[in-house]
Amino acid sequence: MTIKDVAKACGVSVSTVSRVLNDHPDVSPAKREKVLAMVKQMHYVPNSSARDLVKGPDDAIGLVVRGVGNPFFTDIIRAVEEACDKAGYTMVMHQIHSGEDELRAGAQLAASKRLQGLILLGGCFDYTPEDVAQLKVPFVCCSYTNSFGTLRTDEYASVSINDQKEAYKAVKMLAALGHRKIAALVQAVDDHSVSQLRYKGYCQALEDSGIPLDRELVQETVDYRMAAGYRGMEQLLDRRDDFTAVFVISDAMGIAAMKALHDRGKRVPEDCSVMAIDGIEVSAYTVPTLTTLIQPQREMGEQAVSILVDMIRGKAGSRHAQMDTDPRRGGSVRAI
Amino acid sequence: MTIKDVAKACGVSVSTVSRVLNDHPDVSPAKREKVLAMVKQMHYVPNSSARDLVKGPDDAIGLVVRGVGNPFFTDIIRAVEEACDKAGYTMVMHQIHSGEDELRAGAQLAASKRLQGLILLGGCFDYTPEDVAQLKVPFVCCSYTNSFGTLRTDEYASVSINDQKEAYKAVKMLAALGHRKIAALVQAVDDHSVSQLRYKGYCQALEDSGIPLDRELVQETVDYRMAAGYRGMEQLLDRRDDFTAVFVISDAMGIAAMKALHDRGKRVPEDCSVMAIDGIEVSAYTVPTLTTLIQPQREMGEQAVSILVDMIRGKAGSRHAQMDTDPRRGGSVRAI
DNA sequence: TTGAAAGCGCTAACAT
DNA sequence: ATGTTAGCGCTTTCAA
Repeated sequence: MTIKDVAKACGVSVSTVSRVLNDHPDVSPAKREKVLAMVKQMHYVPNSSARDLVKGPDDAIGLVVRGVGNPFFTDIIRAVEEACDKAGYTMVMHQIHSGEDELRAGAQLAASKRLQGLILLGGCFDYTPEDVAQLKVPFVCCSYTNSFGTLRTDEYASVSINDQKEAYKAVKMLAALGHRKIAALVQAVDDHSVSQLRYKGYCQALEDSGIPLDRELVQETVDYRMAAGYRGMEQLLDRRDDFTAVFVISDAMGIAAMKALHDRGKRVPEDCSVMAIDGIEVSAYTVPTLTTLIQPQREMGEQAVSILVDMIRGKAGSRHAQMDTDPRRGGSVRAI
Repeated sequence: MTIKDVAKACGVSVSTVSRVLNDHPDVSPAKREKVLAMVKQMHYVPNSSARDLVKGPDDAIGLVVRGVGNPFFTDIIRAVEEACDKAGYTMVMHQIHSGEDELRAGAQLAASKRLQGLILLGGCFDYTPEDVAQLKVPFVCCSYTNSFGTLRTDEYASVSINDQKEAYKAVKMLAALGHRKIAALVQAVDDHSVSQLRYKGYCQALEDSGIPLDRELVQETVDYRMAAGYRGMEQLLDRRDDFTAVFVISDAMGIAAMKALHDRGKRVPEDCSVMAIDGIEVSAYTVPTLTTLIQPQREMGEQAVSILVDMIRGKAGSRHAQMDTDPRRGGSVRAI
C-alpha cells in the first residue's frame, strides 16, 4: 500500500496526504481529518526508504557497538538513545563483532544511510589518519581514546576516563592499604586497548610504591568474558598463592575472579582483596560488593551525543571529554 | 556521491556500474575491473534507501526487543542474529521501552522497512486477534506465549518454556527438600505476563504439596530490575522472617534477593534458600552460585528464526516450540 | 556487452 | 487550500 492508495481512497491528491503526514499547514481541517482517518483505517505506514531517499541527509546518528551484550555498554546505549531523542536526532544502532573493523563498518553505515555522525563504542585505540579518512562524517569515540594511534587530538573526538590514571589510582589504593603482593588480571598487556592502558597504570603504581613488578603475578585471559576471568584466576592460583590482592581490569572479570577465589577456598577480602574498574550494575549485588571505580556511564553517553551534535551543527570542533570515576567502597578490599 | 559520479569517473553508464555492484553477468572484465577500482578509490557506498526502494520487499527480518540491556536477552539476540545470517536474512533490531506497544512498533517497522517477518522479544501475553491484525507479516513470540490473550494457537507462533510448569517444578523442588515456608518474589501476581504465570505455578506447587498459600509471603516488586528485587526482599524481611526458602521469578532478582538476605544477616542457603528461573551468565558467578532453571537461550533464538523462516517461505504454518529448562544445581538451595 | 529510460514511494517546489 | 510534477539514487527492463 502506498500514499497513492490513500490519496485515491480519500479522493485527494498525494501531496495533500503527504502534507497531512508531515504536519504541514495549508490543509483544510476537513481533509486533514479524512486523511488521518483513512490512514488509520488502512493501517498505512509510509515507506521509510522512499522517505529517506527524498529527504536526503536527515537527522540520524549512528551508534556502532562492539557487542551489545556487554553489560558495561547497557547504560551508555540507553543514555545515547535518550540524548539523541532529546536533541532531535534518530539513533541507528549497529552491532559488530570482535573481529570486525568498526571504522569500516561505521563508514559503510554512515554512507549507506546518510548519517550525520557516528558514535563508536568499544573501538580500537590505534587509528591512523588514513583509517579515519574513510569516515566522511564527524565521530566520537566513546569509552576509549586513540592512545596507541597516530591521530592528532584535533582529528577526532572522544569521551572516556583516563584508563591509565584510574588504574594507577586503583592499585595505589591497594598499596596504601598495605598490600605489597598485588596480582593483576588483564586481558593482554599489549593489546593496544583498555587492557594495556590499565596494565600500564598498574605497573606505574607498583613502581611509585616501591614494589618491584613481578611478571608471574600478571595473568592474561583469552577474552573479556566472565568465563575467561574465572579461568585466568585459576591459572594465577595454580602458579602462586602468595598475593594478598588482585587488580582486575573490569568488573565482569572481577566478579568471576571473586568466584574463582571462593571456589579455591580463598576468602574475599580476608585472604585476597579484589579491586576492579568499570562499575556495572550487577557488581553492586555480589557478595561481597565489588570494590571498583565506577565510570559515569550515563554521563558518558550524554557527553558523546552532545559533542557529536555540536560538531554536526558546526558549533564546535572535536573535543575530548575526560571523565572521572567514582569509587565504590565495596567489601572486596581490606587493609592488610 | 552517487552511482552517477562513479559512472562518470569511469566513463561508463550507470547501469554498467549497477551491474558490477550487483554481480550481474554481461559486463566485460575490463570495465568490471575499472569500476571496482574506482568504487574502492572513491569510497563509494550505495545509498541503501534508494536500493531498498527499488528492490522492494527484501530479505530482512525484524527483531523487536523490549530492553536490549536485559541480560536474559543477550544470548537470544546473538543467536537470532547468527541464525538470520545463516539463513540468508538480515536482522533489523528495534528497541522499545517498557511502556511501548510492541505490536504497534512491530507493525510500523515491518511496514516501513518492508520486512518479511518479525520476532518479538519480551512482549505481552494478552493479544487479541485485532491486535495482531495490524501485523501484515508472520511473527514469532520469543520467550513468551499468548497465555492471557484470545488468540487461537494457529494464529501465532512462539518459542518459550512453559512458565507455569517450570515454576511449579522449582517450587516443588523446594518442597521436596523439606521447605514448608516458601516465600515468593514476583513482579506482580496479575500482570498478564511471565510473573503471573510463574506465580500460578508457585501457588499450584504449594497446593499440591499440602502447603496453604500465605499471601504475606508473596512480595511484589516495582519492576524487573535488580534494585527492585533487592527492595522487594527487604520488604519481605521487614514483614516476616520465618520462611526458609524464597522462589524468585528471575535470575536478576534472585541475585539481588541473595544480596538483600546477606545484608540483613541471613545466610544463603543456611538460613534461607533461593531458587530462581532464567539462567543468565552472571548468576553462575555469584557466591553461592544461584540455583535456577536455565532457559536454553541460544536455542530459543535459533528456533524462533527457524520457525519464522519456514513461515516466510511458506514451508510451514505457525508452530509453538516449547522448550525445557535445564536445572542448575547451585549453592543457593539446601535441604531442610 | 552496453546505454537509455522507466519507475520504486515519497517530498517539496511550483502552479493554480 | 489543493493538485501537478520533478526529482531523490538505484535497479531493471528494453533497445541497440
